[in-house]
Amino acid sequence: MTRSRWISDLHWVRTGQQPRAQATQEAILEAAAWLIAEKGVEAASVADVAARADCSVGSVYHHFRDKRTLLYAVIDRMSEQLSETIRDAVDPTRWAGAKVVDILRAYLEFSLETSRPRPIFQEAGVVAARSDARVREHLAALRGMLDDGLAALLLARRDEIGHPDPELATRFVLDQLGALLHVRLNPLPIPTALDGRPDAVFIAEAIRASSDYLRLEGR
Amino acid sequence: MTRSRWISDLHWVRTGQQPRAQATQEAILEAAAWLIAEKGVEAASVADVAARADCSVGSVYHHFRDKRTLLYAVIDRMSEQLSETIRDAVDPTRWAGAKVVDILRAYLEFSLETSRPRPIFQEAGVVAARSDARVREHLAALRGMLDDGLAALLLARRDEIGHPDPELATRFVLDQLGALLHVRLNPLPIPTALDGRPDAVFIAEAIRASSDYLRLEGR
DNA sequence: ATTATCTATAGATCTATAGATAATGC
DNA sequence: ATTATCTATAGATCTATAGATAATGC
Repeated sequence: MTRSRWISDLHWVRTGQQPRAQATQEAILEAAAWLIAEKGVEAASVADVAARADCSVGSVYHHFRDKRTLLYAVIDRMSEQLSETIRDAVDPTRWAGAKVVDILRAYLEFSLETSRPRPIFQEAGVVAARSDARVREHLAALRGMLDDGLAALLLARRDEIGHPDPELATRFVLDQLGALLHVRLNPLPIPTALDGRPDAVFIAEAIRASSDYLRLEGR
Repeated sequence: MTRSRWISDLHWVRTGQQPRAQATQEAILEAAAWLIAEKGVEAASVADVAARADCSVGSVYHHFRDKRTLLYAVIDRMSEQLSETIRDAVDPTRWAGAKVVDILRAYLEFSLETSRPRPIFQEAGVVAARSDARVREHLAALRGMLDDGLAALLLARRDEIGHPDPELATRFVLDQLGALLHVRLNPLPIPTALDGRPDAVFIAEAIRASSDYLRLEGR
């Protein structure tokens, strides 16, 4: 048994010493991510993943203990990328001189741009979280990082906010934008009225709604 | 071959003449609905459904052509109930004398009350819609009924609305509330900040946000 | 006589492993 | 000598059907 990286006690991912091994591992993860997005976790078989990664089923199991571990690894990989991005985005020094609307606009634009080509996270996350508390906590922590970071940025500008309860209002606005983004990015079988409108209209109205609600000064 | 009801060319459901048969069919549908909600469509096996409905696997297949047909029947059953409710709710005569905020409040309260104990629809709908255009259209029509109905109610009160573009604003408000409800009712693995707050707070802030955005007179 | 139900099982996947073969690094 | 890959297959589900048995309605 070689050394391995432990996502949890039971779910190890082999750490390939050889560059070749790392490449296959990467290919497997990428293939799994896309297949999960396309067909759902359960419909994406290990054989499918192997075929798409251009390797054998045996190879997949050489690298990942079992199918669930592969799923965890996919989530792990994406959430690491995401967490880095978030940490970067909510850094206060980046936002010196910005107003509340600037922050909201950047949040919306950025979310639309980065998440659109990768609708994977949601599906994988929902399935994994359904049966595993650790994944739930992990994803909750990510969400918390984003929410807390944005809330701090907004509350640092509380003199702009006319709403009587700025703490509550800030949380609510973030929830509202989060919900709007979620629905826009993960189209339901039941499309919404605004689905057809361009991003620009969506963003404009979302910001207008937020600033009205927050009662931003000088609008 | 007995007479049957056709959901589509390939997916028939047997129409039981005997009361006993109708009872089993009902039990199967109910069992399927709950199991789908709990475990997801694919994880809920026909054997599971049969066990929960307290009948045999053979019986399930006596009533429903195949597993997919059963899924369609579950969706069909729920959407029929839903469509009746919607038709009733958006009837203009019910709302004589009501103001915009009354309508919005009723929409929110009603959605929270009725959907909370039945989180089935979403999961079943998403899976079925993924692979079947007819289901997509069907669900889209339902959504359209609700959206159009509510939009008509609001636009009939356009003198209350101060937003420069009432048509757009109406649609956007409905999207916004729909998204908020969706996220609140189908908790993501990533919980939102407002998930912990009571319904009353949620409703109050949602209405405040909507009326600010619409610029309802006399607030 | 017809309709509904059950039992038992064939056939199709799909996960995971064992064992053989090929490629790398020392 | 070790690490990575492949092929082939065992074992576990799960869908769907065939055929026997039980319950209903005329």
